[in-house]
Amino acid sequence: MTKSAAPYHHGSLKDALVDEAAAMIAEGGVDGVTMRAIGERLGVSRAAPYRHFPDKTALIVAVAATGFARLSHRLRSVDAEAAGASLGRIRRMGEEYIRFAIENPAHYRVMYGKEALARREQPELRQAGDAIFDHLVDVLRAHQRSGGIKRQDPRVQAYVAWSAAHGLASLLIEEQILADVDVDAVIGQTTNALLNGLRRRARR
Amino acid sequence: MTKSAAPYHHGSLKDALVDEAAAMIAEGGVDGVTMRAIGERLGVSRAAPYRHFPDKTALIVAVAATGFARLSHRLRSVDAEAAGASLGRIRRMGEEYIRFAIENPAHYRVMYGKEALARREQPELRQAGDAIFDHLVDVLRAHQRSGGIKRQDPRVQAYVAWSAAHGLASLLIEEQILADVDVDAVIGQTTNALLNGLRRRARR
DNA sequence: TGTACATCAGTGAACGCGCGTTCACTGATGTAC
DNA sequence: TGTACATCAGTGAACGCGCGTTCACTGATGTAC
Repeated sequence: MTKSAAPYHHGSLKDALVDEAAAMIAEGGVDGVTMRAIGERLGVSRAAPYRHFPDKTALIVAVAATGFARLSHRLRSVDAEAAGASLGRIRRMGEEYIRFAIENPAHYRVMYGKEALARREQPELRQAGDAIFDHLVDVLRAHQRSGGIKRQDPRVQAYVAWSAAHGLASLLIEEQILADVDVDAVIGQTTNALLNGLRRRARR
Repeated sequence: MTKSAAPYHHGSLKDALVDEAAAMIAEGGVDGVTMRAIGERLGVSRAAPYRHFPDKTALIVAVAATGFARLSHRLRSVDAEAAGASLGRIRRMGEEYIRFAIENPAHYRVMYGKEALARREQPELRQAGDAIFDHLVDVLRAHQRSGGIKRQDPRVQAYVAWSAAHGLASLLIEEQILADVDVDAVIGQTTNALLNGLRRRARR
């Protein structure tokens, strides 16, 4: 009863909608998000969300876009800390990607996972995804020049690395990895395997 | 006009429903499968599918179960060819898993991918998935004894290997890997990376 | 071999539900003068 | 500082659609005798 009679204007409904949509995705996937329920959960009418998003797809796109922004920010932080071309930088990128997914499962799902929209049809998201991938390719190319990893189509290497990180992120998020297993060991070894696959001296 | 006036009884509607459901999943995901459309596509009434499956979930479960049976069969074939404990056997298993996914994308999706059902709630599917995973663990355990790979919790190793294969399979199926890239190279290197992560002498 | 009957695989019309979305509206806010 | 007015964020009721599913039914098939 401390709230002073809900104000007519919410104040920051747009942001609240994106957060709530993410929470609902985490609970029941994109199908678990209904435009009716989301308004009501925020103490607002069913029609209110339409003041901020033209339709449901736009709302989900906003969740994905928020996710891409966060992931991109985190990967840039790794660059800032570990600039240069040490292999540790690649390991850090892989770990950061996986940890982002664990910490933001709903966002990850709509970005890359089981609830992902047809990204091809959402220029905003396609661009964000491409930027992250291209950055990885650039990092790998730099490491080829300055040593450490095999000279080879860096896009192939990027896909190999992405596969390992994405696969583990997906299994963790979808809870296919049993709780009694040492998750940090799996993460560490996955990034190791990923590095071993890139390393110049790895046997073929 | 060669068909002699559609017979009242379809003859093998149950199998046809499972195949058609898989085709529809490939086109538009599980949401693209409607009980109304599937009957009509097979030249049968909307209600006919209910003679063979109690509800839509049961039909999708049947698609997944068919997929598990096929994958299991393929992996057993690898065992038959490459029995014993050579590392090549593990590589072959990884490749076979990935190729199964590429060749049966709809099945893969409902087994492990973006359209997967809550497997925990479908004992039939959980058991089939567990059997495949347990087999991988057994193979890894055998390779630890007879040399070749590191002595370590084989379940951790299984998850690492599964992550790489699942990640690549997912990216390929969801068409996130661009067509102008050498897919076989990516597959080959992913399985290599996976092996390097397991191999006894790999640096840590 | 013929017949009665149980059983099974189909039909086609209808029901009811939940959802996204729209509409005419009202209350709050910001701003030009 | 007050006032008129445009604009924006909300309301609440309703619409229409597509879907899963059910129901009473009919045609085909298999089998006991």
